Amino acid sequence: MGKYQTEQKKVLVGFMKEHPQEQYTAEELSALLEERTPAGGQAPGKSTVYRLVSELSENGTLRRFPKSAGRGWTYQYHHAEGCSEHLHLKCMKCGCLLHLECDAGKELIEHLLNEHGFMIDNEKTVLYGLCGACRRLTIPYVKDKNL
Amino acid sequence: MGKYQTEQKKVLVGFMKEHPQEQYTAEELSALLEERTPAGGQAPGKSTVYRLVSELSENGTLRRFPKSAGRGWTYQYHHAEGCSEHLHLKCMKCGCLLHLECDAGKELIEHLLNEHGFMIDNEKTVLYGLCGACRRLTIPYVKDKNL
DNA sequence: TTGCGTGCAAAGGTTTTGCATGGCA
DNA sequence: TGCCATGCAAAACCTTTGCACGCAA
Repeated sequence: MGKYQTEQKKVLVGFMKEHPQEQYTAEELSALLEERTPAGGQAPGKSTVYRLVSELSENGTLRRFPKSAGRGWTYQYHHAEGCSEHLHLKCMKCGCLLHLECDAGKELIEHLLNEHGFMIDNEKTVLYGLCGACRRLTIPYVKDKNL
Repeated sequence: MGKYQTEQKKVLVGFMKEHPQEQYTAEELSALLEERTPAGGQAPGKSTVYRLVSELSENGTLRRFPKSAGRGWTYQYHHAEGCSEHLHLKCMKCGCLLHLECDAGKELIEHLLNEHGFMIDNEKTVLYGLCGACRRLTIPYVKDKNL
């Protein structure tokens, strides 16, 4: 698996690379590729999409997240380097993925290791919450409640 | 849902409470309750297990985690209080759940909010990695490789 | 007594798999 | 040319749902 560079794989990876902020389920991805691939292009079939997202998640091209509600997973293009060195923040509202490359993040990682003996896996760990932009949208409600 | 205190619910919650460090899928839980409930006890059927873990995860009695490999979810008893105030660490090997109630955790939470505008959701977030005990087991291998 | 919770079995949705064909190197 | 990847359809898998009955309050 993964030895050949097929047209279907190029189409899928190309699409994901063009939408690095978006996350899709295998099902959505299959449908999108089907409808968006220009005539003559070779959109992968559904089972191939499943096989590809699985392969690409393992080799690091994509990243897999549990769906915030319900069951299943979403996939997102994984473009950054050095991602095993820092923590990641994912907004539950807009889905954006932030790389926490500041000292505070590094300090926590070291603190966990030195003081708690816990070695964090940055590839697997995601901090969920609300990003600044999405949080601002909710502030009016908060204000009304005198909070 | 949740108005009556049925025998089946008591059995399920009782079992989970007795195994606060363990995590089970709905399927596993159903099988375990089936075989472990003493004769005369009322083990819930499979569909009831699904309904119960869903209800109990929503009201906070249980906590739901994405399975580390493959699809699906695992459930674990959620015994602590004030869990929305601190981060949690989960060992990917033994499955233990640690509550990070120290200052370093609090500082990161505040840092994220003040410097990055990101409001973390501590109920949803879990930091994955290896706990001290499990890490020690792997150290011999690390040493052999001169790391 | 009331109506919620349960169990069974069937339905539903998603993901995987077997096998023949087609394509990449 | 040889082997890998794909596509289709069927199978497998997991979870939810409909309905009639039993039990908690």
